[in-house]
Amino acid sequence: MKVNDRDFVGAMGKGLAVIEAFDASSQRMTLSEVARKTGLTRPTARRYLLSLTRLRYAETDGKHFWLTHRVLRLGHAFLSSSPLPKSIQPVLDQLAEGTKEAASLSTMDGPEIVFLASSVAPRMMAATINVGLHLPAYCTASGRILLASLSEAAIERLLRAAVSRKFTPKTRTSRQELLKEIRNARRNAYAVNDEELEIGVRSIAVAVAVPQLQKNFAMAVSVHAGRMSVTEMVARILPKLQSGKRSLEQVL
Amino acid sequence: MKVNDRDFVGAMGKGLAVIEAFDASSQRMTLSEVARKTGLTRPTARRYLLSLTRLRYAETDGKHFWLTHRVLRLGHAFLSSSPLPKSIQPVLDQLAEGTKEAASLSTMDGPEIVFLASSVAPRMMAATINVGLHLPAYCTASGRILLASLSEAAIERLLRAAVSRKFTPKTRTSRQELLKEIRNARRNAYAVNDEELEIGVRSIAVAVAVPQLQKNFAMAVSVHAGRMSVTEMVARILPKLQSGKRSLEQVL
DNA sequence: GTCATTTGTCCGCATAGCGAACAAATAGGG
DNA sequence: CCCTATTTGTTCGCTATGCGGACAAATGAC
Repeated sequence: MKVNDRDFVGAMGKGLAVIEAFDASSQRMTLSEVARKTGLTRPTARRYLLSLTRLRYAETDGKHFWLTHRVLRLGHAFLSSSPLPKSIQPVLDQLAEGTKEAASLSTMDGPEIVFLASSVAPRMMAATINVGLHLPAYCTASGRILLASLSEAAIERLLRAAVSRKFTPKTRTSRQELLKEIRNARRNAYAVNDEELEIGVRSIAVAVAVPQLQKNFAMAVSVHAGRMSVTEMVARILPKLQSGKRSLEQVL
Repeated sequence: MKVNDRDFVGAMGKGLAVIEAFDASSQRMTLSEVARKTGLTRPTARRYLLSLTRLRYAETDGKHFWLTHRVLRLGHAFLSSSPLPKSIQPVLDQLAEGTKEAASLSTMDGPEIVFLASSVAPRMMAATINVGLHLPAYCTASGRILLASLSEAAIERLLRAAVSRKFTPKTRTSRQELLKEIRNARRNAYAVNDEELEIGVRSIAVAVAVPQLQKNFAMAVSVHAGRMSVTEMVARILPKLQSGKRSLEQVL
């Protein structure tokens, strides 16, 4: 496959950036807001917004623009074309059912993790883990167990790439502390997150290697902090995660 | 807002079409396959695939291309920017828990329905309803209750637009039968689907109007056919759907 | 009401990306 | 196994596309 510099369509990246500009804090935006958020010029942002609107991926009232459910077709294209999310679902469901908590599968995407699948036991007032959600790796259990599988150099690079935001008073942000957490994770073969992302939520994660995809995944359970301590979480959840991991590696 | 024909970026539609070309039956494709499936010329398909690869939305082994989890960012942009999926989730969870079956929310997209949110009670070997999944309206309970809210002319048009495929021996496909089902749905304020999409799955749906969005939605529960008859489904599930509908309309 | 600032639109020009044409790879037939 | 037919992948000249500077309209400040 010979790839030439002329074989790139710049428009694609711009259009996708415009879609990604929308999030919980920017549900409806004027073209100027989109331009600012994406770094595009105003005329450019305008053209892309109008194009998305024409294609029914967005709607407008003449002033503000917002995404439509048609955008879901895109995510669905991945979910239905990728074998992993499908085979993992029963395992996560069982895990969620067995623990009465929220189970998820995620993987590394730059310095962040992405959720590929999740299952919540309906009893919890679920801190809904949305498929496609990106979170910083450094302050999540899943992120730490994924980082633990990388070389020291790669870890350094990714920790530096992420701005270490203090989401809660308990968030670890110093390079020292984070490296220690990651080394612990590597030694124990599990990682934890104790209310570092959100007060009231603790998580525990193990790694799942998928040789066919040459990629690592993290399987995690998030628990309501009021329901168990970190020690209890390790004692009660970890064995279930490990057996889930075994049944998953069986399937794959 | 003045919209000029020059304000459209053709590249956007092509790029998005390339992403949407991937699905369960086409997980990995050569550029020629993508060209055929999208109707683009081969050089064009190539440029878009290479661009997507460069942007990390796709990967390639030099011959085949496939999507990466990065495209989930797009769907997530909608899910996190749209208030509806978030406020509906607890209602669906409660419905799934109360019935021990699968609950979903969907809306009309052309002659199809799209799932915006879902919740499965982990006990069922869930016919996983993926968010973003599109199904023909004519052979789903949700689709029929949504069609029922339209004018006769609009219904005619949408039924004609959809190719009436016989998914199972029980699938209703004639215009006559379908119109009858839809009129029944309108009169009863609920619609059913009795193994017409998949043997072993029955569903029941009610409509939820959201005036702020000027749009109708369908809330449905799908049950394992072995667990209840259509009559039982109406008797046992419909009241729960109706109360879910009330609590949803409260929230909105 | 006037001016300053921000937001939205137009249009001439450069170039990005189109596809006809060519080349390489694969399949089929004797 | 070689030769041919067909399919798949790549190049490159030309032109339509889409860029952004410049202008206009709207909003806000005083």
